[in-house]
Amino acid sequence: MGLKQVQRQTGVALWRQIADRIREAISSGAYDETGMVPPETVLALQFGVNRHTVRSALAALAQEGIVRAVQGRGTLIERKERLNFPITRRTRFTAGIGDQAREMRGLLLDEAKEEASAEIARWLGLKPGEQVIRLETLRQADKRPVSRATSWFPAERFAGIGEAYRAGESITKAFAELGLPDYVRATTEVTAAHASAADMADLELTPGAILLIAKAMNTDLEGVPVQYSISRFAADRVQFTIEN
Amino acid sequence: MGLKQVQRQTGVALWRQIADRIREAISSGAYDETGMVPPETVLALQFGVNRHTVRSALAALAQEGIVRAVQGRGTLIERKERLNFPITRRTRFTAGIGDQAREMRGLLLDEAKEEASAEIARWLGLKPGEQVIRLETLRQADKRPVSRATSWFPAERFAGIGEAYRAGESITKAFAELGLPDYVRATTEVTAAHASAADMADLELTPGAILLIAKAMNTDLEGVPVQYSISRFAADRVQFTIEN
DNA sequence: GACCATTTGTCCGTATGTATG
DNA sequence: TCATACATACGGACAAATGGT
Repeated sequence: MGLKQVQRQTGVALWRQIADRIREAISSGAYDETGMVPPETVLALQFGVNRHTVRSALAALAQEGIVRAVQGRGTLIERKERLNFPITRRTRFTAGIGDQAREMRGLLLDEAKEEASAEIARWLGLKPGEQVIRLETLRQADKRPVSRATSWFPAERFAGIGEAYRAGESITKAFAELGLPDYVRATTEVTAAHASAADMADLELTPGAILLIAKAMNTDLEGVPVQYSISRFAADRVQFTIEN
Repeated sequence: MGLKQVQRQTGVALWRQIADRIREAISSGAYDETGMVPPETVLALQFGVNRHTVRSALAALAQEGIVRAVQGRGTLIERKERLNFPITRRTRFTAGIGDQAREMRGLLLDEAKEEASAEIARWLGLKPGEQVIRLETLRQADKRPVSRATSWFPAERFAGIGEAYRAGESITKAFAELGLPDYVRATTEVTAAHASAADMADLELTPGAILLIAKAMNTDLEGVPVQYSISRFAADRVQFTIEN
């Protein structure tokens, strides 16, 4: 253990590689016994780098609010949660969290009526060019940003969904408000990618950060598509679970 | 579009950020019309950097075999596939690929008999310390590495599974060989993270590359756990699909 | 209080990598 | 290819804070 875990001259600074590994180790529970990160000198030895380089990594993690350094004592772990999102036929953002967070919120960032692109039309079972409503939303757990989603809805059937979402702060409540009491998740596609500059800002991420991307289609109980969405989750804050 | 897509002084070199974005643009089909990447000067303008910096990014992509620069013509796209893996109750690596690739192979890198850790024992329904067999495998599609997996099996029930896997090049065939004709996927946990140095080497990735990680548990038809595995997929080569 | 080992914080200088023009 | 500016990484030395004896 602890040999050549990081690589040089690859376009990714050593301190960033080390920060990513320590963040992973924290969220995987590697330091649960002490609640602290090992001393800088120990980490430097483990990663085969200078202590200064480790300090840069820890400074970045402190900036993210994950650790807090205390002179004379060590570097304490402040946060280590990773929210679990079950992906099932009844997937709901808020309910899925359950008791993992106290306060769940969905904020409406933007709303627009537009013509469906070929891809959106295909997913919603519309003809390209038909009107759809697009919602840009930000979801938070205990005031911490968790995901940025772009959702499309058939405009005719769900007129006013933006206002309903803003009021209820959830898709489920907005649907209910518009006369759709229940819906189901039909398909989900999962990929991963680097965060765009815009998503980095909204999700309070740093460059090099990873997104888990879920492209999802929901239907009503008759199987008619009601929503297509592309959700970008901060990968170090969540995991998906699929139960078969 | 095209403004401030990359950030400075973040521990990730601009040329690497740009290489990552172009790689994703290619695999998402953004340049399908021409089959080429835009000219270096155009990219430099789009990303707001010097042409030298774009050249560094394209050189890295050429090194990966994704693009090929031709003097006087431009930079041609050599490869852009993204394999789809359905995650269902009957998830199988080889069959899941279907017609997306011609040749599917599973290579056995290492085999070991060891005592189950607390986590492995929990997943396999064993007592910690009971014997398990661990297989390290590399899966390829058309000779291109797709995923690195670490799998654990109850040692008593599946003695000799390493040899069976080496011969059949698939878990399904190895199970059949050992008298288990059928099995089902019980749960799958999906996360994303940066690649370790070892996975980078096996999957022919570059630093900063992203892994889609699937922790999966398979059972026999009676619901008895037969396999727990942690598979790391090159995120820019695959996507997962969940059908509900 | 004094003393100690441990750990983080700060400063110096130097070499190399990254990015621009 | 050259020159320039800044970020990254290293090595060493010492200061400051903490928790113990």
